[in-house]
Amino acid sequence: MININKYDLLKLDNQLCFPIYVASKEIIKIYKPYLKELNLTYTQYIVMMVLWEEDNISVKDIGEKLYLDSGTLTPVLKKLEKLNLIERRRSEEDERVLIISLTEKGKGLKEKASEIPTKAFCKTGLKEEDALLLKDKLSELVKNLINN
Amino acid sequence: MININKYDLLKLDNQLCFPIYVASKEIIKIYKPYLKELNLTYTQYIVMMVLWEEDNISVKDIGEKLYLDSGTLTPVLKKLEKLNLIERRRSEEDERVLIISLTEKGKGLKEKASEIPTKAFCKTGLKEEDALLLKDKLSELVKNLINN
DNA sequence: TATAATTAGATTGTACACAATTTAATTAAG
DNA sequence: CTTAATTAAATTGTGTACAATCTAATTATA
Repeated sequence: MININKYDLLKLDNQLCFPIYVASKEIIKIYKPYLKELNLTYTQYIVMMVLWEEDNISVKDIGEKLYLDSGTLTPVLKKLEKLNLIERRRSEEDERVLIISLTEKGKGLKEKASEIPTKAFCKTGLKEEDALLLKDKLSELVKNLINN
Repeated sequence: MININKYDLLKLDNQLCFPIYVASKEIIKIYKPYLKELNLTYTQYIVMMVLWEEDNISVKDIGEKLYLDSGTLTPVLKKLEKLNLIERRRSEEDERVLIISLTEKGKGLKEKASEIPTKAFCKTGLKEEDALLLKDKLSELVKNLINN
């Protein structure tokens, strides 16, 4: 495609970042009604997903998996603790490390949550192959973005 | 691919939403150093992009283009006003409507901003065709998500 | 034409997201 | 062994995002 003038690339329609940004916000909205049934926000949900996969994990490790820092995680984890879904205790080997573990209530929530991915995916209106393509391309993009 | 158990879909690696969410945050980080030179945040930048394409536009119209509501836009626009990049005045035909227009300073910023898209795109490490594919698939996804 | 309904923004409250700084604990180096 | 450097979380401050509500203006309707 030929570029008419130097300002064309500034148009919203020619951006890659903007549709990613919008898609992120709008797909998270799809989750909201389902997450509301679990009394979780999306951020709280992905923290719980990490813990359902690997319990007794440090804040640092959660942050590395979710690309979030302690400034975001600390209040989210305190909220989840208040909801009795997790417990926070210092590691005995290294007092700097905070270990997060699921309570029985937190473990129990996994059952109800297991229905969410399918329900949410249906709402996207995507064919499975398109979703896989998108997922792979975006994961590749993230990898590029992280390595600067 | 065969699904081993009902919890597999809950794994972070099997999500579509999560890589979109991460990609959104990480690609916006790519813009940060460039936007910092203009003293703009990403949200302020996309508002300016709208105005560079169409000046003298209402808050409602900006919101429809950016998928943002007044709760988000009002403080952003007040900030841009304080930076002397835009002016806010009520429409004379309809006092409910707030018309946003660029100041000379705001118009002038377009020149410097015009270099950002290319610089940012280089950082993604994507081939142009992959970027176009991603953009189209994501725009389609957004369309699906909006129509519920 | 008076009242109801709608509309555009503003406001309030909650929850991230992240840069920058701080604190406490641990490890490394001289 | 002592000091310096590093590390893990927490804290602080700024800036979104958005639901819910409010206010004022406009339009529709009985």
